[in-house]
Amino acid sequence: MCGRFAVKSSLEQLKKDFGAEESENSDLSSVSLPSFNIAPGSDILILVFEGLRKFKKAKWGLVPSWSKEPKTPYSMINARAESLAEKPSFSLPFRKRRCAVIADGYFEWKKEGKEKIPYYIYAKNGKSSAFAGIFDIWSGEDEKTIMSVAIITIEAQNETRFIHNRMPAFLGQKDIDMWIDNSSYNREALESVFEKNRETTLAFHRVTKKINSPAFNLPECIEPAEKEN
DNA sequence: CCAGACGTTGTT
DNA sequence: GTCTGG
DNA sequence: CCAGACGTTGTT
DNA sequence: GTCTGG
Repeated sequence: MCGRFAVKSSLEQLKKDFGAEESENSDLSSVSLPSFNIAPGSDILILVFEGLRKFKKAKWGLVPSWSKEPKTPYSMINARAESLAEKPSFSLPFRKRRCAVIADGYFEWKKEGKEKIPYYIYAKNGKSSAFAGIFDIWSGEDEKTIMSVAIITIEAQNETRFIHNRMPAFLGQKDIDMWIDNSSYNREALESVFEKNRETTLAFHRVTKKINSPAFNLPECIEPAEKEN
């Protein structure tokens, strides 16, 4: 799965890397960048297509538009690729509200008995990367609206399966435009993105347990670390 | 038809 | 155990 | 995802 | 909104 991730570039750098501008109707001031330890519930940076590539913010943890309250008892931080088209909460976002979640890599905890060992896993090829995401927009009474997002997960590659059996779906630069273009919906073409993840070369290493606390947010989060006690 | 749920992960 | 906050 | 808190009443 | 269960 993917319950924590990192973005190591500044907003200015990301604008260049992705050829995107800030959306006029999204306030990015609550999105912290770079951020080496991003937890569910945070405001994160997503890339959408509105004629041009635009950056917007979204709360990580999907809140469907029909929710009574702008939260779910158990936040939907991930969405299984295999069930995107079928699940009521995901089908509409999958057809009309796809986005890219700006991310360099993610954290995963490998369980060894009672111990949990954190790893950082990232795409080795390419500079900046992103995950496939779906978003939704929740509207309350007043003017309040909340844009929220879920990260799509797929089977983990063989190389990382020993850590965990699920991983986020990476979007190569070539896949991004097709994925975020919500003017058309071609299920097979979209799902081919998940297959291509077989070719994404991943690298990984152990990191410090300090990342367990979301409050620890320094470059050290994604640096290789030795065994700890 | 209406009412009620709508999720992932891991663990048992 | 279970929920909230980060 | 993990870490950390979790409650009422009355009195100061 | 959309699907499932009764």
